[in-house]
Amino acid sequence: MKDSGKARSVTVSDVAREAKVSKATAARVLGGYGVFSEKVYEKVMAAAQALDYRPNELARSMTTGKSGIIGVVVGDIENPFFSYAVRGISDAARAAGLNVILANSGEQIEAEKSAVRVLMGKRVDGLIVTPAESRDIAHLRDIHRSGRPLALLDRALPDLQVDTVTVDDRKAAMRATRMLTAAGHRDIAYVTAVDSDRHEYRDLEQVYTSSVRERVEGFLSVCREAGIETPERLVRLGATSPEETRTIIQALLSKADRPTAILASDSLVALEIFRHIRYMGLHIPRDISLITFHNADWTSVTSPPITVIDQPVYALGKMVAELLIRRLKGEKRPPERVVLQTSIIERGSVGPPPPSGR
Amino acid sequence: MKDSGKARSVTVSDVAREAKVSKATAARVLGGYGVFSEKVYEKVMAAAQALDYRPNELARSMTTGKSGIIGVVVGDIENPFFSYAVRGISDAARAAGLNVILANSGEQIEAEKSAVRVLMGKRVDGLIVTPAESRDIAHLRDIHRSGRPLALLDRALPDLQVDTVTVDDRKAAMRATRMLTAAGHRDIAYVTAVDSDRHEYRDLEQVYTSSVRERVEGFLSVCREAGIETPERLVRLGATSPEETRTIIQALLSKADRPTAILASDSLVALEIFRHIRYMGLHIPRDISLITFHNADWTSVTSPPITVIDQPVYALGKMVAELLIRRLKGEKRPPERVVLQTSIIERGSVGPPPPSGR
DNA sequence: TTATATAATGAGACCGGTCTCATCACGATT
DNA sequence: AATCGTGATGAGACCGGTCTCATTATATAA
Repeated sequence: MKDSGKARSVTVSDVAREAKVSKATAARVLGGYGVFSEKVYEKVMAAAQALDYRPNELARSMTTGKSGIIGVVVGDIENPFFSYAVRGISDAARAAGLNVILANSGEQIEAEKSAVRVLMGKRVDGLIVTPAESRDIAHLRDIHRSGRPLALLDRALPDLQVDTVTVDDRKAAMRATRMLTAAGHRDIAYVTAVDSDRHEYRDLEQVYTSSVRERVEGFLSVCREAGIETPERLVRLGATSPEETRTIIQALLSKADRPTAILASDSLVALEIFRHIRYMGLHIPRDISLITFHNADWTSVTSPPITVIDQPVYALGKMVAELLIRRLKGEKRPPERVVLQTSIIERGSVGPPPPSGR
Repeated sequence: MKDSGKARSVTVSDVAREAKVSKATAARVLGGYGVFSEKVYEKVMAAAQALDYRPNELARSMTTGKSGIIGVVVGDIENPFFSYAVRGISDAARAAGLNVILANSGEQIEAEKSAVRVLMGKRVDGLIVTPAESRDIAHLRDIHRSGRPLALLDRALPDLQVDTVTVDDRKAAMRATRMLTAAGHRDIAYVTAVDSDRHEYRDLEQVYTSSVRERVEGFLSVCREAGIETPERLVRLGATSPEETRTIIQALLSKADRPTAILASDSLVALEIFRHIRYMGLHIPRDISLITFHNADWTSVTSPPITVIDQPVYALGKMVAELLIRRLKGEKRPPERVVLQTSIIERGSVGPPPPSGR
């Protein structure tokens, strides 16, 4: 217990001195670069062992310019959608010997900017972002301009030519909506979590998130195709928290022309909707039908189980990470836009609308 | 488009040159330390603005020795228990101006060691770990010895005197078990996710995770107190994945003396159990009762909703982070061991055992 | 044997910040 | 007028690695 106190860390120089070689030589051995003889290798390694040398990755990063870290900015880790995706990213990163540093934007553009600034300051090798908005993307342009690879997860940015992995949101929304119109529904609500000042929907100009936009477009087009008039009257934005969602769903279900079916944009929204439907004493699918995006755990164990749009979330994360990693390994190629396919898992939450007049 | 290519970043020296002051002075202004005149401040800031200077946090970290990052090693982010806790940690970290770098151990001791090594190499300011084992903790001792604060989340290590935040696992297990014995159950299974070579339980020596150990102890003591013989015959370890859990639950439910109640150690385990019970056509709580640790989203929306042990997960994360942060801000005090209280949320999954003979 | 290529090593600059210390100017003190 | 204290600034070392380049030793070719 004599080496109490300081604990200043052992450096290359210390090892070099111990091994009686130059700092440069010791560095070569310890850093595993350049050439050196067998004999020197042995000596240096023995010294390193004896002194319990641990490389300072920070110093290493500073000279090389690479940190071995990829930065990830997501909307909210609490949302299982993102935690699965992050898992996919982490796995891909670990496989490539990289680490992940995670930041939450809370879907707030300012928080996103700040997170990006911090991560860039830390000289992450690349960034994966789920952009909260498509309007204000100067900070993302900067990343790209500074030469670090950027990849987009789940949401595309028309104006930004970078690797992007999304799902076929429009098609998914269309299929789900068609399933509902085919069952006879004419009053279908679409509830989504995009940040918005008001819950009512006016037009697409209001929506700054590509995935949401595509879904709304898909939803509306199928509705119109089925001859439903002003389907946008039942589109609701701003379900960003349980409280907001509750407010929305409450208003929606107490309307005179209450919708007979609801399409939810994620499992968190769907859970609140499910709760409220139950709370009102309504029965799924007899009184109201429900489909949600994201095959969350719980959707299969409710009564009835929920029909969902199954997004390959893990693959989404893994693929965007792999794209990014390949690029920062030096691969030169034009930006890729990968669109993964979704599927619908039919369970028990869709039925015909209740007899008219309710 | 003339500044194509390189994009070498702007440094303090560049700003200094532009502002016609010395590097030291520019550094003082940009770093916000030392003293400088109003006039110089203006000049430097203007130059920084013009050149679009962004500090290199890496270089800054190297000299100061602080990285502004706290490392977090958890078992599995996919488990909502951990993702909530991580959210608590992130929030506390951001409030203190720190970042979080996340690593998954997958509850594997070797992965945990590797993660710790990497994070230490990156010179994180402090670490929060959910130790996978209590036997092999040399790597954790090293952290502590190297002078960086370490804090433990959810699991205590008797031999390691560091800040630790856990929940009252023993008491929680006891209360849940008592609820089951009070309802008349005599054959109660406890299914937990600790890593183990075999699923059968022999003795406590087999369990290297404090939280699991406490729960098992609590469970067994209440069983014995209720006069149940060899309650350990229904303790099952190793439910570390859906597949493993399925194997365990399948074996358990097809036994001749099938348990009439099950206590699950986390929501992932409980979900598989719930599924299997339903798959076998059994009815909760008529045929079998179920209680689980962790008030996961889905537990309130099943039919029947599940009675759960509610752990203050977010607070757990937040508190352990705050403890760590206070310490790395220089606070001197003996290691603290905080034990947060749990509560039981009674819902509909507990009933009397089915008439004997089944 | 001498010239030349090649492998191994050492010296020291460098990355981009922080920080110590010396210097200088200027107003206050005696 | 000489001394002192103080605020502002500059020069340069330093953190712990990497990397370039020069030097030396050894092997191969002429």
